[in-house]
Amino acid sequence: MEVATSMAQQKPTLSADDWADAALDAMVDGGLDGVAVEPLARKLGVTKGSFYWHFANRDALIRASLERWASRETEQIIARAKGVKQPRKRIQTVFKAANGSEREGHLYLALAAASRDPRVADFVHKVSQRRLDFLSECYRALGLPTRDARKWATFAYSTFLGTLQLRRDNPSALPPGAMFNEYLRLLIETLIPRSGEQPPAANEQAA
Amino acid sequence: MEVATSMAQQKPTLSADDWADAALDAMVDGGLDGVAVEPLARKLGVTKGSFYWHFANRDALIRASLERWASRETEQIIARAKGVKQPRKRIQTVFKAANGSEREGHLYLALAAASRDPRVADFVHKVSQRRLDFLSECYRALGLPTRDARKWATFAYSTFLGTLQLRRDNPSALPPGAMFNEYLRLLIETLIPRSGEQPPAANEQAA
DNA sequence: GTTTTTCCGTACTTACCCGTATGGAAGTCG
DNA sequence: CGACTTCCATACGGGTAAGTACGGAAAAAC
Repeated sequence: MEVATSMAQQKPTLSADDWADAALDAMVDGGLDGVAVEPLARKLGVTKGSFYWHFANRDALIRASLERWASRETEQIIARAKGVKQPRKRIQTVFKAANGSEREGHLYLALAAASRDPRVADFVHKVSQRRLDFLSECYRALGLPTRDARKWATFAYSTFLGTLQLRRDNPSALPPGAMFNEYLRLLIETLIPRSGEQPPAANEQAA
Repeated sequence: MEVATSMAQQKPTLSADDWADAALDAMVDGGLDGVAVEPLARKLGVTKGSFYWHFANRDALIRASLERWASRETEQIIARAKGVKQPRKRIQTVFKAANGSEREGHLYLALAAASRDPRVADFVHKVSQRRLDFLSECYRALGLPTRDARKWATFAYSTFLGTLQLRRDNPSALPPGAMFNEYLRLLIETLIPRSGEQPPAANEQAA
């Protein structure tokens, strides 16, 4: 049934994935160092004995968690890509969706912060590369030459990352409530260049 | 004379500031958890005995380091502000300078990642707020109304933060070598709106 | 029903770090 | 020269987490 997640959910037995998810939760507000076997066991309502049956050691848990994270993160992008045909709308969708999931954002930032660890670095690099490639493709579909598409994608992605960070470290700096959407519109308007149209309020895309 | 920094610099005696600087170094590639008394002592070529003479405990060291960091970081902005009169040039200067100091950027990211700690949170918030205020002022000097100036400042600062992160986590994604300046120009052109001129290749906005 | 297999608890060892206690060397001042 | 301050080393106790060894209960397999 997979009732799933967080509190002592009195499951009959735990699976390796349960441990991996718990580890990812721990990363959100403890970074990589936050992933400790004994505290996780306490949070799951068991002891270390359970853990060392599912995993060889802490390193294996970390790798499994990262694997799980990376695959989930890439699937998400593909899922969104299929939805929207218009490249302009597609970019907008990505942006708004990216600003929606609070937890995923925090998790990404936590992992990125642990990038000094070579294990983490590989996965973070892979995910961010995947996202950038996807964005580049969107911009290319918009009619930009490959070179420019890459630049705009990098630009947009950087802004996205920065907004994420500001949201975490200084939420009061972002426009509150309803004004945030207005702010988002400014970002979108600015980050999606027009090839040579009229900028009244509508949008169209070149082939 | 302050020959200073890094390796076992055979100084006659250590000062509290030496410990604070070492702590900041440790934060760059270990986060807040990287600040441990005994490892720091080893790196400085002494023992804990030294540390606990200069500081009451680890917490005092962390606070002192953060204090040192925050003051240095705000001074930097003020120093740059005085240099350039033209608001447009001023923003450009800030951007280029901000992309110059590798270590400071990594340090900021490391501290921001530790923002869950209330001690760190206060300082990070203060520094980022200070920067945003400064940027807002620049945009206001550019002729934008306060409200729009804040939005653009937030936008620009987000992009800056994101670029910083990309630089750390996925350097290959950023345009290499000479092309990076070209990329920076795109950022600057886009992030500094023109009140009513002819944009060379892009966009305009309503008041 | 008994034997595995699954899953977890308990106990122990090792290792690292914080904090304290205490003493000692080198300079300073009378 | 002797007392006193400055700065650091050494030694110890306490805490927490990584692994390991082993044992046990409960379900699954036979």
